Amino acid sequence: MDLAVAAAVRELLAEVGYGRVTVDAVAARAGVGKAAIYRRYATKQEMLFAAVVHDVPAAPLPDTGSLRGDLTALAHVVVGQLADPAGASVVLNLMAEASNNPALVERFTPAFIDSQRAVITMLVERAVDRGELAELPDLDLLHALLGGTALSWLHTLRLDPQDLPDKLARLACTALGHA
Amino acid sequence: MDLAVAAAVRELLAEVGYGRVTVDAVAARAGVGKAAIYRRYATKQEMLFAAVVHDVPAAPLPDTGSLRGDLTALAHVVVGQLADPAGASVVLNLMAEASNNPALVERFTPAFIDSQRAVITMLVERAVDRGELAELPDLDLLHALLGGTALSWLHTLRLDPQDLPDKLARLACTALGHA
Amino acid sequence: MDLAVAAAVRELLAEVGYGRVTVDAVAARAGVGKAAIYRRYATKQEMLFAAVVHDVPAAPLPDTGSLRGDLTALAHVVVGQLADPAGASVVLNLMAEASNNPALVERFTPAFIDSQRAVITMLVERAVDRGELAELPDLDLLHALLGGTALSWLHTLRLDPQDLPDKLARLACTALGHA
Amino acid sequence: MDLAVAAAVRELLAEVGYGRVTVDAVAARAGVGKAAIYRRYATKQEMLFAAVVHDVPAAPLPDTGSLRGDLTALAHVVVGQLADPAGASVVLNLMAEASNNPALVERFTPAFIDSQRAVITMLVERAVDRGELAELPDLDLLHALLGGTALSWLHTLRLDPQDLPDKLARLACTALGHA
DNA sequence: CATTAATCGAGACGGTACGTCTTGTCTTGCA
DNA sequence: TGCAAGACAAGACGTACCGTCTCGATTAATG
Repeated sequence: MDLAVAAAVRELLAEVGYGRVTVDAVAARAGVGKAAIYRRYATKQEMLFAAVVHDVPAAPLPDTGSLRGDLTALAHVVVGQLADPAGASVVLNLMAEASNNPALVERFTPAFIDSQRAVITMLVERAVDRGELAELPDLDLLHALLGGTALSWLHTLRLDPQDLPDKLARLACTALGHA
Repeated sequence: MDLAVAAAVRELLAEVGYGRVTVDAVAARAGVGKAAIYRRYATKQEMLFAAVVHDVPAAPLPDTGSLRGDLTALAHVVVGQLADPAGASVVLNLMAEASNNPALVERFTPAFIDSQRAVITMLVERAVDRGELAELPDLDLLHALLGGTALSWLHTLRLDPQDLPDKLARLACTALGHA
Repeated sequence: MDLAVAAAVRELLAEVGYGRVTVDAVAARAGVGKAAIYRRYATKQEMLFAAVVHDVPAAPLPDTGSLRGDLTALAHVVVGQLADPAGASVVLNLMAEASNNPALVERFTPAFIDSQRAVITMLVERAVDRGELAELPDLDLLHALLGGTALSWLHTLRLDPQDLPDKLARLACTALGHA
Repeated sequence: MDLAVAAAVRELLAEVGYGRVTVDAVAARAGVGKAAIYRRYATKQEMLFAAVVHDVPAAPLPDTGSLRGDLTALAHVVVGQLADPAGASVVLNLMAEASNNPALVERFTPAFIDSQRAVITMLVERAVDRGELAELPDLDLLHALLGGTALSWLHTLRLDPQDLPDKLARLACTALGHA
């Protein structure tokens, strides 16, 4: 049931975009009554969130052997996710709604933020082990730098995603004081 | 009358939050007919944008005498704007809506993005003139770095804005290859 | 507008029956928003009532020259209205709802009951003038007798309406003590 | 368990009125699963009908020794049943629903109509035996007259039930051509 | 100064989605 | 096995809001 709903949500997001997704349409597509949806999710937003967030733990990053390589790989993933219009739209809309609805944040954080942070932590710890970094840097700042800069580049400035991953990786390296 | 509308918008944003602002409520609060609003703004979003953005070009950045000082001053302004819940909410919601409605971008870019970019350009040009920078860096990346990292820090990670401006300025300096 | 709604209601009553009439369907059929309907009528029932009651003042009864003739004519009208399934359904449903919702009664009475009563009053007054009746009988009882007996015959006992008008007229005459 | 359901129905009818009675509420109140209710009654209406009608055959009419006396006694019973708001509401609502759903009629007729008719038949047969009536009158018309006139008096015209039984008995006597 | 034209506040309108509710069926888990 | 508890699909309800529109009344500009 939850699976049918989540699938319907993702299909509709891809087909019509965040603003046009309708609870009725989701219910119809999933072959489900609206009541069943509202029994699980208090609002449309929670439903969207749950459907989108459920399959985040996508690709574990490989160890490329260097900090620069790892950062480039990570940047590709981040940019890839945010450059996809549907995914980005959901992220942006949920951020926007979270800015008014603190309750959403509680659910956002563990599923989204923490898993991202774990990846970043692992990545810099590997660099420390390799001796590429003298000490652990400010992880929050690195986290914000990677995600925020990509977001802004793609969706505020609306620039070309083409060589953004490389720029981002170089930027992060420089910021970490790494040659 | 634009003033009454803008005032009403800002009051309502503060009172009920972005998602609860209604064109009817704005019209009633401003003592204005809805038609008058739609004569000026094509959509609710444009109205909100205009009302919130109208006084952005308020503070022209002073020349502090050093790149680091200028960046710190700029970071304080950026963080100040984004840390305000109402303003940030509007920015986030407009970004979200823009992600589904490219037409919105056309209207917002000149007023918002271009004026920000002008400030950044001026700032680095001063640094080049001073000899602090050897050449003009990637302005887009710097732009995305400053706005995006602040946005992400404050509204994705929801961390403390306290020493963010200093962190941001240091980050930008390092990224520019400046001591 | 009200006319379009009333027409749509009557069409749908005829097509699908009272229980299947939907506010959405009425709105769609009338080319009208649901809000417009709910601006006029607090509930679906009020809308149905208004649509059905609006054209009651149909046929003024002719003077046939005798009490018996007048009563027969009236009985034909009454039976004719109640034998029509759609009309009867509305009357029955509104009676049923009125039995739980006294507010409906307030609106029912003037439009429906009083106009019926006026006809009956006129009819017996003519009979008194003619000398067919010695004095004014109990009008309420005559009213209840004509409407109620027809209703019960047709919709409780579900008998043939064929010679009901004549039976009714004879019954009423006898009850009035008229040869 | 039928008793618990019937009791719950009657309580709820008294508390909230026909329109607000819910199968879920009945089940909960009766401490019974909904499935158990639908195993016995095909629809909510049948359940209501069964619960309300179950104790109708309560009072067998006594032989008062005269047609007029018998009719008065019967009229008291009829008026008593219809004057009770809850009972009347159910009768009216079931009539209304039956007018759209002929299938309901099949179920209700034997239990309701036929038992009433048996009483009336017995009553006039006694009158014939006594010599008060020369021949058997139109039983259907008498049936419709008694029930319908009472219904209309109480629930269409909404008049006082006070002396209705006497009026009804006198009316029926006159209609039967009995002094 | 008078007349026309534009603009205003007010608010009804068509449309659309929301979240709630109820019905009658189907499932689960306890006795 | 049989029942209570309650999840489920379907679909109507009444509400809220958007963006368009019609209305008089008031103002502005013009002849």
